[in-house]
Amino acid sequence: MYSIGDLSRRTGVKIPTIRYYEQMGLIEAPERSEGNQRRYEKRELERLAFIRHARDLGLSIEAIRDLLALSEHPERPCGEADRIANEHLAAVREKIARLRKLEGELERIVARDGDHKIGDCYVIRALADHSMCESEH
Amino acid sequence: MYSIGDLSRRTGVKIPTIRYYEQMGLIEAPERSEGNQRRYEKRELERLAFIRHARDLGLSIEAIRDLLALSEHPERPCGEADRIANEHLAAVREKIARLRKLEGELERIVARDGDHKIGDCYVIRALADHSMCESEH
DNA sequence: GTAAAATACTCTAGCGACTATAGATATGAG
DNA sequence: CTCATATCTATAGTCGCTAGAGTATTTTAC
Repeated sequence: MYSIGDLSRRTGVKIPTIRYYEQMGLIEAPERSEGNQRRYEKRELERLAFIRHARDLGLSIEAIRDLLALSEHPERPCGEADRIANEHLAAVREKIARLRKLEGELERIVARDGDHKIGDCYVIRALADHSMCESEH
Repeated sequence: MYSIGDLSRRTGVKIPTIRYYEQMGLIEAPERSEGNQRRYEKRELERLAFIRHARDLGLSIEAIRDLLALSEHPERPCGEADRIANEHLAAVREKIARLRKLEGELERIVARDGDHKIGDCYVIRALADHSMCESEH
């Protein structure tokens, strides 16, 4: 039996976050002690570790809910789980691509600034004038 | 004189977002028509374009407020604007680095899944067991 | 056995940067 | 003048937590 604090220490998920996941239906409401405190079994520990890992990988609460539901039906085909993971991978790749463009713009802006006055500041001018950009964004 | 809709069409910033920027103090409260509707000058159009551009580049409202304040004092040295741009560049680079790691993990997870049942699904198992990961995250 | 310290409880509000809705009013074209 | 479209304010919702207040319980030390 673990208290919410034990669970938090062992999974690295903060206490209010655990309660939040309960509210969101990612984990079931656990048993309570006589004094109304949450008491967890090992099962919940593993489930929470799964959630933590998936969140670290950037999956949404929604996606995690789906994956958890799937994992409770081991006899069904796993194409759906694949689909969720693949979709997420695509989203991550797109984010990277967009950030690389921004990186490029910012590099150009930063690179050429010397030691002069605002009125003549490349940072300010570059931000004000979109047409100075090299790529679309 | 532009209506808020004109401004929106010309800058690509949605109408409620323009009003939100006004609330946040990024743009001044404009004149009003007899019937209390917002009427903008060209100045506001340019300012909004600046804001839009900076947001696209991922700058926070806070940072943009700073830059706008700076741009209103052209006599001051521009080291401050430089600093903001540089800080932001560092943040973007860090974001990219983290996403690349996630991409790697997700690729590994997705790659090896064939056509089988949830009970034997790599996606699910990999998420449940952090030790299957190659790098820290 | 009791007091103090640590932990947990619920409830509410806040973050950032919007987005959506409802219900009322204004504007512009025909 | 009518009617469609545009705009107004105010409020609440989004996501995924996080923080705080005020109260209650559990654990530890003596």
